Amino acid sequence: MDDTTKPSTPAPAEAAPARRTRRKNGGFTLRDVAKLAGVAPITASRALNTPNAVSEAILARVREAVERTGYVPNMLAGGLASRKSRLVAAVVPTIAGSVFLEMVQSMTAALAKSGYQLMLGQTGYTDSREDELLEAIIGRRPDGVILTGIMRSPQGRRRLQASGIPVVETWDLTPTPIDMLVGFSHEKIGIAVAEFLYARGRRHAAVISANDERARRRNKSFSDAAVALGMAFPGVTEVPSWIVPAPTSVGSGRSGLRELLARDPHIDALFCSSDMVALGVLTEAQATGIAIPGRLAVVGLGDLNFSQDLHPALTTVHIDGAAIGNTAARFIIERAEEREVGGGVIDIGFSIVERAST
Amino acid sequence: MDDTTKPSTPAPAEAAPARRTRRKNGGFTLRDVAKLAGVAPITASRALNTPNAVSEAILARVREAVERTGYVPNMLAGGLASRKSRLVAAVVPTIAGSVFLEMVQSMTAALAKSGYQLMLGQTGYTDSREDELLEAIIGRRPDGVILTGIMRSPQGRRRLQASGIPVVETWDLTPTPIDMLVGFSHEKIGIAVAEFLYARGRRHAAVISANDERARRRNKSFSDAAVALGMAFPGVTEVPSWIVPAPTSVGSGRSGLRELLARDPHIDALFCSSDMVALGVLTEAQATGIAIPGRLAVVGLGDLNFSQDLHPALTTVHIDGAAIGNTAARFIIERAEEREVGGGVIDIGFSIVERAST
DNA sequence: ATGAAAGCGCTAACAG
DNA sequence: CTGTTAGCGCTTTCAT
Repeated sequence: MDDTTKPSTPAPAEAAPARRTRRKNGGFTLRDVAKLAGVAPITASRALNTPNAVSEAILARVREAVERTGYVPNMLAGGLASRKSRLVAAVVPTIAGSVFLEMVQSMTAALAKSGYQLMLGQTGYTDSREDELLEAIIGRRPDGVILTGIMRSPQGRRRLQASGIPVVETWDLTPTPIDMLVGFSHEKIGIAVAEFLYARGRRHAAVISANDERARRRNKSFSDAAVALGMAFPGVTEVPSWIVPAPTSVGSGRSGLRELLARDPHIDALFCSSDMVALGVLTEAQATGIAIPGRLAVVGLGDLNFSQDLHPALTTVHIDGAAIGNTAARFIIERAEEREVGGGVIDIGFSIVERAST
Repeated sequence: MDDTTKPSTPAPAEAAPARRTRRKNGGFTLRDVAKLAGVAPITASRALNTPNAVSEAILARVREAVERTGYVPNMLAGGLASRKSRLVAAVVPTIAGSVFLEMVQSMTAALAKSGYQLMLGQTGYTDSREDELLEAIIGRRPDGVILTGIMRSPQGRRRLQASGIPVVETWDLTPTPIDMLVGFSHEKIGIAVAEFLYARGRRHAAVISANDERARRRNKSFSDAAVALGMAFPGVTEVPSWIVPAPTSVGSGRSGLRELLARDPHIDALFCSSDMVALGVLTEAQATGIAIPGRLAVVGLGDLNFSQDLHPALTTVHIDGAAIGNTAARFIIERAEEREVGGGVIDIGFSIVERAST
């Protein structure tokens, strides 16, 4: 093309050697903006990133140049140079189950507010995908990784630790977190629900639950506590349970209720591993004329949006997904801004919201 | 440590001048791997990206070096150099409503399978956030942007177009897409549902709906069709409607039913703008003894996971969110791999799934 | 099949 | 407050 359109670099004395050239993107770069504003690239960079470090006059000129060109900073380049990608990865088993929705939602929002973008990864409840996902994530050099649940695979733990990326594990507690942690005790939930039902006069507890690891621990402690309280037949060491594949569904709640009641008609209390399952139980009960809470008390988990509006309104274990998301996001951001290097292990707790279904 | 593990750069003859040094990340780079394998960095790069272009022997050595170092490629750097970030942005109003879940889920999965990562952005139904979100997204130089709905703001359209990033608009149709499109006609849905209800003998239709733009168009065509079919009182030009804020909820379905029935007890058919609302209607009906479908027919939208398992099972407009997600992902990937530059406008359609609620 | 050189677009470090 | 210089870690282009 012609060599006049684009002001060339300080004219070289010798004839320009046929230097290998690389096709440009076509888009404007910081250099273009700087040239337009009549400043050095770094000054334009400062005008955009640390406006206070730049004089009013220059600030205005740079801003105008940005306006006129429609320049959008290339954060890949910026991230490479500054080692801050402003990307945060979130790993969820799946978003289909609804339980993690609020967390993802609030995380996304909290991160966006501080200029971070969320990358979403799904493992699909099978740990096999977890490792390649981890590699894909680390390759993007995010400023933080937020895990749903704790990282069990030693390989995964090592990789994450070696990467030096701040990590927040969530939705569970462990004495040996990789790094930071925002969770709650599934064991305590099991016990609390058992005691809750016992206190309301229930004596034959059962469980419908997904088969993931956290649910198993919840069930175990629920069952143990229930048995200890005498909510099972003498000699029986375990409460009846119906295990369904994750993610849980309304359908599995319906079939679960049928199964359990067929197996043991005396059951008068049911702990469901999610509100979706509980909705299924409520539905099946209504369809088959089982009185709730009259004959059967139902407790869910998650306190999803709809739970308070069901009929009967669902008693459930409230987990503050939004708080988990916000806190995890805050932890990552604080690390990234180097305001705080400290720990960050929070038991966010839970509460049983008593409503009409018990 | 020992200084043999990390071969230093060819010992400079002169004493190293105190050159300004930039702290390194600490992690291994492709250079380290290449050095360990005894090849040039570009060869190591080829071994990892285009294994076929490299001899067996070298391939093995590079792989071993990767193994020993735990090297993870820096995709930010790679993206900067190659102009392929392998990042795809998805913009959703919110994931809380459940309606877009399946789409996001399948998108994430489809992208991951091809080595792409999803960045999630939420606008929150208020277009105000849309513009800054767009800037944040474009700044990351994604290989594609998937929009929920069509981009209405002319500013946004211009920005996207100027960026040159492949765009897929979804969940709607328009004669003037920015680029690619995977959607369906909301107008047709409205008409189809009206005719469906009419064919089943219903003569007094009403609507409970969110107030977003797509829902409004659906309602308009539903109402028009219903009026044309004589499903409204003579002289009335519009079917009764109850508008609730997005995202829709079970609670708003319950109150909506109460309101509408109080206003007009003759209503015998209800079109809900989401299955969540429909669940609310079913719940309220059950709580107050309104027979469904006896006295009232209910149609939802979305065919969420639970809809088939409700009691009565919910008749609803099935939207294949998974197909939308997969197709959109495929479109972007095809563009990125330069296999196809062609259009890509697909009407994915919808279907009414008849179940017990009508 | 392998390598050397030259950037991608930006910012950290060091001067003035 | 502004600029110069030297990379960040990778891949493109060109040469062998």
